Amino acid sequence: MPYVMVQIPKTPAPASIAPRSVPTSADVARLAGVSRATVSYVLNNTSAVRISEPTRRRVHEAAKELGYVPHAAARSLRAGHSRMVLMPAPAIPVGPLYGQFLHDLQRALSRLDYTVVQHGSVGLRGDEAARAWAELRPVAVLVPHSGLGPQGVAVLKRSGARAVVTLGSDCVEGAHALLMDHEAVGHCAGTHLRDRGRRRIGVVVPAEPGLDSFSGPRLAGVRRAVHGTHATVTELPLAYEEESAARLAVRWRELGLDAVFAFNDEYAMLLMRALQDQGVRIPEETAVIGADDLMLGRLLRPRLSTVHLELPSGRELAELVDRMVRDPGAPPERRTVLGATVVHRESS
Amino acid sequence: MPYVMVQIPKTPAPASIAPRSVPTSADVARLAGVSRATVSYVLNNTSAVRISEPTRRRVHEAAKELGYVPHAAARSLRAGHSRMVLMPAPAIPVGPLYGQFLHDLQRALSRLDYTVVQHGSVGLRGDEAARAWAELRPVAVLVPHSGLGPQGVAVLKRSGARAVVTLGSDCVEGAHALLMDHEAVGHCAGTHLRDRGRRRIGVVVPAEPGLDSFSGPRLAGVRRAVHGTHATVTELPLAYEEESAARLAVRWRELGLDAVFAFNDEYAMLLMRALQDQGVRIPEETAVIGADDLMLGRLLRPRLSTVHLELPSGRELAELVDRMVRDPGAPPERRTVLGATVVHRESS
DNA sequence: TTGAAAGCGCTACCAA
DNA sequence: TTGGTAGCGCTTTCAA
Repeated sequence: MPYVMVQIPKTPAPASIAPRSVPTSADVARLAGVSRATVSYVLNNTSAVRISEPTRRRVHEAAKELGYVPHAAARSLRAGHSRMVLMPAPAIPVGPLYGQFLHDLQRALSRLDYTVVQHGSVGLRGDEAARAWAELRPVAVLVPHSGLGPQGVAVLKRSGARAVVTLGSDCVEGAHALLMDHEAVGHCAGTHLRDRGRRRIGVVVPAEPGLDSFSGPRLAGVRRAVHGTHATVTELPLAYEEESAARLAVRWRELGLDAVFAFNDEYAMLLMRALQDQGVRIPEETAVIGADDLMLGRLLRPRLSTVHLELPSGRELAELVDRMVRDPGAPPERRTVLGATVVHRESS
Repeated sequence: MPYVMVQIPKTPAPASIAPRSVPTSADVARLAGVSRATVSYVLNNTSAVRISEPTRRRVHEAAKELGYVPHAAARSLRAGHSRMVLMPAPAIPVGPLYGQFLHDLQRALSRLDYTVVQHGSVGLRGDEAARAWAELRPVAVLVPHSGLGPQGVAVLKRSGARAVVTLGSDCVEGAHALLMDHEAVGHCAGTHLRDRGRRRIGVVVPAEPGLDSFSGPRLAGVRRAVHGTHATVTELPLAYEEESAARLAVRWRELGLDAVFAFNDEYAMLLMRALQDQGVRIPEETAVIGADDLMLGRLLRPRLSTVHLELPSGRELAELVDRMVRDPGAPPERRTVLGATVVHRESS
């Protein structure tokens, strides 16, 4: 008797009356006249089990007819792990360089059968964000320029993340680190200016928040480049607005600088325009160098010297992440992945 | 006897021996000396149930000590729905304008207690992508500039998405549509040039793939603006490279154009530079207008005229999505959400 | 105020 | 070759 009860479908109405419920593998099984297990075997091509060709076909047809899509949450709950690689969505609009990098990385991870997801964790700071990410039980987490403390790393690992990787200027306890060495970018620019005989070097520091983790190391790099010489380094706060640049340009001659590293090509263009409007001759009076090697710089007159950044290839990085996931016991790895080379054009 | 077996923990070793397993609510319950139900009540502040203060504290302490983080998949599996809003991650690097919009939208949705996720579905086209998204059972899906057919919409809806919204130039059967009317952008630019007496108008069409869904409508808009006048419209393919621009500039005079709508400010800068290098006087010989109203344009000489785009506020759009989720039965809504106004500067 | 237990959709083990 | 079924972690009803 109780046996009979088990056979009664839980929903009193069949599909024809309740048309809009999400089809499950049980529905597919029912329609194909097989068990849920068989459905699972067929749809996942389980190699350990042989299913006859007619049955396979019936299952596939039933799945198609119902528009069946497996439920990722149920699957990973059962499996005990997911193939999700999580990254926080960038908080600030991202340039073409980094955008391309992200795109390649996603593509490469997809090829390795990971699902890449950017989590829009705006407004959550530090370990709150880590908790929100951990709820999704990603198998790996990639975090650009820290904002993640050792606590956060611990939360993620304890919740099953097999690899936590920071992309940024500094390392975090317990996480792998792909060091984007922006100090080297500044050093590169500073060395270039120094070698070309410049002695009073300005360094633009963006006033916009969120850029600190880049601007700080870049400034430090310039400082290191001129260390032990007679050259000086002057910090130049600058907001990304015409007025801010104009204010700086007006008092340019009294600053007495003969060179400036403008943080990146965009700030360089902003400043260069303001200086030119003030009649400052570039590069004679003041040498200007940017960074990022954007198309933009080639279009300026004089053509903008810049620091070309070499990000790691997406494929390379994806394989690294994959290796870390496969061997979660390995000690945290630190690897420098940002190449910086000067592209000398006309402005320096 | 079988009763006793049920009580035996499935893992023979207690936490001290198996240190690295992910803590569950059962672990919290055990440590706090309460049932899993109580843990759930406490951690979710279930208002229908009163839990004594000492118990609450014990549960919170246990959760903290274990570093417990709830399992989103299990939760939404049980609940039968998630609060996930899914968007495909942009395939092409996204400009500051759209980037800011995305950011605001994410923030606003977060405030409404949705989890926003960008799915890195590169390399999947059309309905494959829709299937991949559907596996995550998002409650809503926002898809920029189509790439999603009626099939895809159906898949998503059948898998439980309560709102499917396209942001783009055209509508898709069954989905809500936020029409980014790029035709109006072109119309705006075309009208401006026409009103300023220009009669032979060029329109830059980027050679880069992925921009078609913008460039097509923009071109059409210019055509409509001059319809019924004696003005002509000439399509100008242009790749985002100096050489391509130079090639176009060399044969500029033989094209005999007196104005150009350059797709956006970046292509405008590229072309303007090439034209100036050829000695073409702007705006006397040729008027140039861009679009997007980037900072960039203000820095050019002559200052670049442009079409300023007004995207909907993130908050507004988030509330719209929320309303659609709450009332999934409502008929598909079509709404135009892109304001376009000319900013007249010096180049036109 | 708290606990026992069912069940969300899926996969994998074992039995038939 | 196929089916029955336990159980992943969680919430929620019903009982105590």
